This record gives sequence, structure tokens and C-alpha cells, in this order.
Amino acid sequence: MPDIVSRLSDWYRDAARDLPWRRAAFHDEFGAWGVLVSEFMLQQTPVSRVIPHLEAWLARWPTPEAMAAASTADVVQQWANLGYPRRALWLHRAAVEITERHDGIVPRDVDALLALSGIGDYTARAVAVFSYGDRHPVVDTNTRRVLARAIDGRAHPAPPSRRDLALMESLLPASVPESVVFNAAAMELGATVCTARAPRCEQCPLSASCAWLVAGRPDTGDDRRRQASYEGSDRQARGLVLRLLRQAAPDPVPLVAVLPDWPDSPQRDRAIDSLIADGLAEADGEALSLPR
DNA sequence: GAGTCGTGGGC
DNA sequence: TGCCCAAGACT
Repeated sequence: MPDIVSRLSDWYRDAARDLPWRRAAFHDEFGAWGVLVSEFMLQQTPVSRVIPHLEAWLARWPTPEAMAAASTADVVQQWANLGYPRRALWLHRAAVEITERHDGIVPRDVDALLALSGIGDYTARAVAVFSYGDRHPVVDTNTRRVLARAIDGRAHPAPPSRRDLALMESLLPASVPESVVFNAAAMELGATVCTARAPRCEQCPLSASCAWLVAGRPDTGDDRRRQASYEGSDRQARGLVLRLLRQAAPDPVPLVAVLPDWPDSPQRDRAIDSLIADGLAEADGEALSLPR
């Protein structure tokens, strides 16, 4: 196999975007906590939307201990319209766990990171690698797509699995600092060049050897699940209810004033109940509010 | 393991 | 314009 590693890493050293969490000053100021917060926000959310929220978040809660002391309502409020608001609850929970179990220090050990709320295979290794500089395979959707194309010759990756970690591990340079660069490089290529739609193969450092490009960019069978339509969905109803609660906070909203014109009232009630079950809302009497 | 979970931008 | 996609994790 041609040297994917050195080509990608060389490209990255020249082409890497200047992102907040890549700056030395960011690490000096916020340490692993800053990286952890950025990774939570980046889960399924584009970089451009994360940046302003991240800066506001860290200005308000610069340490795990500071955030652990905040109320759930404040956390959900500060999360604003970032989407997937359960991430705000999990980040808050993780801050409490770090404060109570790790003396306020974000753990460096991958298993300890995996034990925290809201942290899975990707985020645990991203923190260990991009904050602590350790050697682990970091695999996100960008990396999976790059490897699917460059190595397997497929337009789209198979659904995520543990094999992804093993494949990335097999490619990882033995040198620790080089392994960090390669992890970042694979993600960066997928984010800026080897994109899901309209990839810029003419700018790709792997174009000479990419199995997919060499094969003529075949439109291979795509077994990815389609995202359910959003219009009229439970998710939309939940989103609207929570937006209402954020706008009204700290005041509660009378239940009769929660989406009164929603066409499907059982669906509306289901949304309210599920928000309460998730801990994103609280009902006291005949009113709904952000959780205390 | 498949379903579920927000929100907004780009094509 | 509607559809696709985005540094995933949990149940």
C-alpha cells in the first residue's frame, strides 16, 4: 500500500485550518477541559456553528468544577440552539463526574474517559490524543469516509463498527507525535477535501493512489440509513417545546400555552413527556419549565 | 444493532 | 426546493 500516512501528514502540516482548539493559547488557557467541551459540541454539529458557542461556554465555565456548580437550567439555556440538547445534560454530568471522581482533572486514560457521561469511542480518544498527545486511533465520520475511499475503493463507508478502530490502529505511525498528526490529518482531509458530496479529488494528496479515484469514482451501493424526515416529527415537536422553554426562562410556561396549535396533540404531549423523561424539562402543577 | 435524538446551511 | 449532511452516543 502506498504511503498514505506520510502523504496525509505532510499535507496536513501545510493545509490544516486554524481552529480555536488547535491553538496553543487555547490549550494553555483551558487545557483538556476546553478540548472536551469542543468535542461534545462537535458531535454531529458543523465547526462553523460550534465556534461562537464554544467561546461563550468556556468564558462562563472555564473549568469542570465551575460547570459542575451550574444549574441544569443554566446549562440547557447556554446550549441554546446547538441541537441535540441531551449533549448539554451529558456534558454537565461529565463535569460533575470529573469534579467528584477525578479531583476536577479531565482524565487522560481512555477507559476513564469512556466511563464519563456522553463520551464514546470517538470523544474519549479525541481527548486523549488531541489534548494529552497520546497514541490512540481516533475515528470519526471523516476518517471512515477517507479510509473507505482511499483503501476500500467505496464512495461511502460501511456503518460504524469496531473494525474501524482496528483499521486505523493498523495504519497509525509508531511515533507518538506522528500518530497525533495522522489522526488529525485523516479527519481534516475528510472535512475539507474528501467530503461526502462533491469531493475535491484534484486537490487531494492521495489522488495518485486512492482506490476509489483510480476505479473511476464508482457510485457504489450506499447502505447508509436515510435520516427520517424532520417536518412533523417528534424531534421537531421536542425542539419547538424546548425553544419555547428557553425563551421563557426563568419563567415557566403554562401547559395550555405549549404548542397550542400543534396539529397532532398526542404527538405534542408525547414530546413534552419525553423531554421530562430525559431531564430536559420539568412539570410543576400546570406549568412546564427548564429543569431546576 | 437498529432507532432515536436538533438545527441550520449548502446544493 | 427538498434532501443531504454534520468531529456521535445512548438505549
